[in-house]
Amino acid sequence: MRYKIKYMAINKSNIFPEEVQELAALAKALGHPARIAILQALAQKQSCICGEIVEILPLSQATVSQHLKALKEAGLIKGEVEGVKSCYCLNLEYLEKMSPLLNQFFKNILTPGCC
Amino acid sequence: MRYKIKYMAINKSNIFPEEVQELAALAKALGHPARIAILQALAQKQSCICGEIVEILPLSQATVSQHLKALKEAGLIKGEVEGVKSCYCLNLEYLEKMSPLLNQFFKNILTPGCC
DNA sequence: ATCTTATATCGCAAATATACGATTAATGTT
DNA sequence: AACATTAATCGTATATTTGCGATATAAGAT
Repeated sequence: MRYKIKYMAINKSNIFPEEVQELAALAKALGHPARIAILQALAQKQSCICGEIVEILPLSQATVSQHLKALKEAGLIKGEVEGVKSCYCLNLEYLEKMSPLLNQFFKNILTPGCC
Repeated sequence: MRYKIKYMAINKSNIFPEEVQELAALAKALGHPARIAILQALAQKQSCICGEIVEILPLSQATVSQHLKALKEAGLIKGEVEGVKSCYCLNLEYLEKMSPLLNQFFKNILTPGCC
């Protein structure tokens, strides 16, 4: 009978370069159809809609709320309470900062030379 | 004593529009620093490197292999065996197709009008 | 004050992702 | 044939994500 030393599933994300982490975090937030759809919905409506999103998406209120939270925590959207309702809108500052960075990432990657 | 009917965590991703799913799938693949770093490494080296990636990344061989598999299955990279070694490179077709789509997504979202 | 409405959060189940050691498979080398 | 090297895969532990019902909270309406 012998012991097995057990490794643990430590999160190693934070040992990558800051800029790499930033891109990955953005991508992660975009990495679910519901969240893409939420961003599109927020952009389409002129005003910042709230629970209307729940009606648009084929998901429960609880689940939509969760996705909104994820988007908010990642910085893609902002949210504020307006009476009973809760009003979300795109975080333009963040998105306008990150969009070119992501684009630059692809540009850098797609320079001829590879393969 | 009464039963609780238990809902199951069905994956609802596939009921979103095709184009939304496509973007989300791309983003999901990019949603980890290791995978961003792998793509950058593949782009930097002229030739398609293989196990060199393992040396660059602060992760075990098994883990890197797993990330490579994820990138391959998502279509971002291609891989082929070359003797003992295994050689990966960017899937330029896919990336050159998706980069503008992602860019367009941001453009659509960032049209003035919201909030 | 009670009732309704809107949304966040809790608690749970299930699925997926992350990480690695150990092993396997397949090729190259001696 | 035996050994070394490379990389995929298996098995496992743990963490995170996805999803929803139920509940809590807080504001508005009656």
